[in-house]
Amino acid sequence: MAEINRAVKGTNDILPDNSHNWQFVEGKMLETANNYGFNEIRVPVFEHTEVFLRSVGDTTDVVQKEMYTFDDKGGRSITLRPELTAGVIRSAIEKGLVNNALPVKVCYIGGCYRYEKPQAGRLREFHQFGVECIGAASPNADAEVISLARQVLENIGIKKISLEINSIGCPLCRKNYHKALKEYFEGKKAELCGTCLDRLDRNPMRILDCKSPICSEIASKAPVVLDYLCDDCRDHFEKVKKNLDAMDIAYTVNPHIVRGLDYYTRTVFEFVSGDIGAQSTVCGGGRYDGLIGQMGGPSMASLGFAMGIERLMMVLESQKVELPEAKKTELYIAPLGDTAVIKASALCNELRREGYKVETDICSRGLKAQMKYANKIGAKFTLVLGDSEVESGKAKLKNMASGEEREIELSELVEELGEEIRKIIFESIAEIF
RNA sequence: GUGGAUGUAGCUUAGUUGGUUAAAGCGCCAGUUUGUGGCACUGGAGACCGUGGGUUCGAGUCCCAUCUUCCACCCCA
Repeated sequence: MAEINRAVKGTNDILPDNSHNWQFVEGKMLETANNYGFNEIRVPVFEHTEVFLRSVGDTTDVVQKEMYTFDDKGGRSITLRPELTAGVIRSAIEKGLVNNALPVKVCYIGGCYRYEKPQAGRLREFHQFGVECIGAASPNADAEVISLARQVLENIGIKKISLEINSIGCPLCRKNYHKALKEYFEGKKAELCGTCLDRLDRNPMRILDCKSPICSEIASKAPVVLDYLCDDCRDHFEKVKKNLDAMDIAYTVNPHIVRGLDYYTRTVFEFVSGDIGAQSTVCGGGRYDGLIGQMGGPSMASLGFAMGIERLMMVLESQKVELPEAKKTELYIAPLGDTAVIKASALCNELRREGYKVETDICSRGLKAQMKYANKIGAKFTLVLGDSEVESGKAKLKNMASGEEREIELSELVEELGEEIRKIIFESIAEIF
């Protein structure tokens, strides 16, 4: 197919028959976050490249090989955001949010861009919902953020998902741990796989989640981060767990969780699903106490998480979660003849102003074709409007589900329609109780 | 970036050892019912067989390259 008719590799269109699902999910996300006091922030899709170098970390894979970076016409190096935390923090510092009452609690939804090879649950353009909680150092903040993430997942209808948490400590305890880890793996060098040998230099913690059986066997006996935490970090982690217990949030401590972005400290967590293939992390987050300072803001603790919306959609689908249906057309007006067409437009307009979802023919089709169309779009009622109806001011209102027809005064259509619809609503309520 | 699989109408597919105008179902449009949908029947539109080379008298079928999609690695949401 010609390029002009082809979406860019790794991108997806959200089609009209699916967009209501996205609206539902995004709506639940914002609503839930709002209940926790997190208000939406909207930041640009692109930033100065430096923003990501500083925050995400210039040794990470994301920065080194996955960013869409280009020079704009003014010679600035610009990058399409690979994630949203960096831009949100930049905004919070630049716009002075961090000088307001703390904590600053914000949430976001938006597209992210990473030049990766697509596979299940991984796209070049994907969407994230996430939150940032800036200026909250207490372990209660960790628990609140985790509980928000869980609540979002629950509210959109996910039935089964597991939470794994870990603490990777502060830079101080991590230094000791890295040393211990390196010593351990140096001794097993001969048995490690190629990529792990590589990781031994770059980031020894990554060896812990290698999938090769030999490496994971070796890793299972490796020193555990939690044993190397300093007193403060250990205490913090204990309190987080205690708080989660009190909220009845189930979790497993997985000392092998390692987040790939440089800014993480202390608490890290993931919500993982076994239903969507290899890219099983649906939500990832944690604490990044050094980030605000690193980015030129005041030194203050903060934390957050991000969820991959496409991955969530995959979980919803594989768990067969029933999402609300899209709103159907309440009335289809089928005009016949020139006068009726004009009348139909006017009537449509009036009803739409009243807030009804109303459609009429804009393809100049015959009655039969119009009825077919009304049926296809799932219209609840159809009104046939020919010249005689226009003249008499009376027309037949047809209930499409039952096939029942009833003659009504056109001038009373709004009332009739209202009554019919109210009847349906009452009936469904009666069914529920 | 590495590896494996895939690619024929909008969708799902058939296409026999390479041999004339590439087939079906669903969907779409129209008719059977000159003003009434769902069912049925009839007809129609719609495919440079992913793209570019090559082999051959002849390629949707064979070869090479390239791209897409899918899956895994790496990495991440």
